[in-house]
Amino acid sequence: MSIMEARCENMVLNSFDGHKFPITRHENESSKIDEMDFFSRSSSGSLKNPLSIDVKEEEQQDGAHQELQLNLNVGSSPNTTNGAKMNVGSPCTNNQTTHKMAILQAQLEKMKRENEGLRSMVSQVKERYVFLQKHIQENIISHETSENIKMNEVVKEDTKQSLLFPLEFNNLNQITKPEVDNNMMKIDSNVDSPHNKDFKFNSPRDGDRVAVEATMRRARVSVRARSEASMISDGCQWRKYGQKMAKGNPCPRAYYRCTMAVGCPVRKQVQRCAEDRTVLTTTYEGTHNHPLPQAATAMASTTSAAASMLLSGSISSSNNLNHHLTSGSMLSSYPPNITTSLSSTAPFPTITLDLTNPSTNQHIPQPPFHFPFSTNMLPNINLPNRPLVLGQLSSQHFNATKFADVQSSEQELMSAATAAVTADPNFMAALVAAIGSIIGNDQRNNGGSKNENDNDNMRN
DNA sequence: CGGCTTTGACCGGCGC
DNA sequence: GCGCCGGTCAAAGCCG
Repeated sequence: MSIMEARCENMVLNSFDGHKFPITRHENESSKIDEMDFFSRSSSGSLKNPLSIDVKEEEQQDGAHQELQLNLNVGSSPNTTNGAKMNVGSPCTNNQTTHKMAILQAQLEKMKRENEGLRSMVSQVKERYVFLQKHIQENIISHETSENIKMNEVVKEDTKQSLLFPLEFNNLNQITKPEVDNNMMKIDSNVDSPHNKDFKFNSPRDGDRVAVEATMRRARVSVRARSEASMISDGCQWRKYGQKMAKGNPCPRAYYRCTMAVGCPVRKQVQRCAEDRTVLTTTYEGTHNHPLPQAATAMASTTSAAASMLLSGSISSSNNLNHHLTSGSMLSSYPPNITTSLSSTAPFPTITLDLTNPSTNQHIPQPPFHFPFSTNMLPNINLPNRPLVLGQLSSQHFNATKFADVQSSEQELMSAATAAVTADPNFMAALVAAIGSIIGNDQRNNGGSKNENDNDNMRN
């Protein structure tokens, strides 16, 4: 019987810096430690007792019952030997006790090292996350600038075709123009609303821009999916604010606005297809101004990316579009034959992602419709033994089939890492995006990618 | 009682 | 200028 098999119903490790690592095990599974909370901080962590272990061990040896009670209080008790206090039941010998102490200390050292490794891992991931976020923002700013330059040229050439890069799609979770709720709309003209078409920017330097944006058209992303439900579940919270009968379609069109945050500008229209009532067309407009739940990030990033590409002019063909959309979005978990189309007849630039393609139906969950990423995907991540850096992630770290082969200690680390990751929604969102990107790259690599350079750019 | 849905009215864009 | 149409508002009603 090893030390870890000792009876330790609720063992708690208190590290030197106040971390508290509760260790529990499931019933009928005495040889496993199932949960090790390496990341949660104990508010009641005492500096006087930075590390303590209470272990009771029952051992049957040569017919004699032995009970070992170890009360290890490192650096706290004057009765400690090498920082440990022991109450060992007779007839356990001193040699046996010393031996068990040594094993215990070795285990503690091992846990400490693993703890340090994990914390270093998390800190590196977070640093990388911040770096990537900054990098994305910089790219978006430069992208917008170049788009504005391009637009000025377009406006000079043909003032009638003034298509400006809409502010809504500049960045996911980024507010780029004043957002107000319905009540504020009445008193604030800085709103892009049909009733406030003459909205003004605070800076007088924006006068030219206002003139151009007066004719600005907003981009939309339309998603076609088969669903019996009245609305596909995309992870966001919506409130219906209107319903109209649209021309040429006997099915009414419903209007929803996002209610996850006050003043969120995102709206969507839901309408059944006239030709096929099982097809639900959901049209999204705008970008959320609030953190999204994990279930919503895939959809939001996809629609945002699609709209950005649509408006930036980086999409020159449907194939190119498909490639872009399957590179780093929710669609990356689908085969790359999802059909997309651009509409020039719609009142706004609209991109349609058609998930009803018969060849892809087998991959699309049947109603109620859900998008691919969910929390139960994360435990299948095989954490590497070395520090994790998002930019270095590859598919081998996420091979679910290899997961069954990992050792129990790795599973314990997995549980701890999962707990830490799921604790931070922003971190989770970034991780999900990264995983989506990786899976997409992996699928294309397996299926034969046409544009490796683009993939490299995405990774960079 | 607060939040949501329903639904008729209203507004602005656009084509004729 | 007029009518059509898409989109939104807001009062009323519903629901948990």
